[in-house]
Amino acid sequence: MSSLTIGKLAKAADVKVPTIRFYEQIGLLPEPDRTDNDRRVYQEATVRRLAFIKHARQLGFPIEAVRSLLDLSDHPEQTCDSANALAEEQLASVEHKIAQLEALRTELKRMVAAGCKGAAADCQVIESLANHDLCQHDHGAPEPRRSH
Amino acid sequence: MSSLTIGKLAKAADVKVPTIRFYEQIGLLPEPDRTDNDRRVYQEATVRRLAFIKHARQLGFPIEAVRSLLDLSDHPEQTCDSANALAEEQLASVEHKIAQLEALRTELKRMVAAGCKGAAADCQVIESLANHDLCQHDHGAPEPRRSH
DNA sequence: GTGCATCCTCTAGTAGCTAGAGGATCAAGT
DNA sequence: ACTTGATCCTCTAGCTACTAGAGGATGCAC
Repeated sequence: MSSLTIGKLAKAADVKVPTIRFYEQIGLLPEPDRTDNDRRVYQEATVRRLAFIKHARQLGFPIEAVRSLLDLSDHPEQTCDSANALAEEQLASVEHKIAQLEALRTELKRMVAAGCKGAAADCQVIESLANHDLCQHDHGAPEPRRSH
Repeated sequence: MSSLTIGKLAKAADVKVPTIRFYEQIGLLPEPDRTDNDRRVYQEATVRRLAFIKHARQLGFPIEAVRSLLDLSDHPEQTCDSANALAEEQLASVEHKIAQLEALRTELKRMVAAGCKGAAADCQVIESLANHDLCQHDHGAPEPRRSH
């Protein structure tokens, strides 16, 4: 039976080391055994658990949902109604976000297409921002934050 | 010339009061005059500035981009190249997010459709999370966080 | 005058990590 | 044996963009 350092585990599940410690801290991962020198020692099974978490997070499930899903995974005799509910909720959330972002895209495209050459005084981008009435569609508050 | 309390300004621009103080703190809004009792006093023009900020934020521009856009709006004699660049950048960011979310949607739909009636042991939602190989498409890390 | 709304400042909390300080220990190469 | 670099430890702070709350001082209407 092989055991892993935190670094190996991180590589095996393609997750950063501090993230593992963080998951332990919030109770998504159990506290592992330690060596004489306080280093964490993991079993192979933890790779699967961590991969499960990672996958759920990639799909956008919030941590608390992941916690519930893990709990179901740990107790397969329970009914999976809540897993279905969580998945449906997440799907609805994603579709909602897509709809919002598509409205934003429309608006941004219009701004970019109008463009302007020259002074900001005549800039349609600036003008669009100043004058919400120019918007063709409603665009509510999205989830900000750029990926860059 | 009418002047406004922070509460009136908040209502006029449909923004919460603490948000205004926050924008002042980070320098998006200038420090207003104060009454004898230290209460903020705003001019009508601030409503437009705040609406500009709100609109830009709704379109997903990060604060630092808003700062640049405001700066351009304040100095209309400058060229608006950077406004165009920011808008294009934001458009690209939005399109990127849409693409990611559509991949997630596909995956989640598959999970939900497979569903399951009964025990978590046979739940396709749980199984999908445990086994990434079941995914039909790549879905990278999205921007998580549920709206609700 | 009484009570509620609004204002003030300051601090902490939200989500989900990520980065860094400061220090100990391990593993490989010479 | 020694050195060097990688890895480990804990703890704290930072990121985004606000939001909520404590604790207290006014303002405004009846």
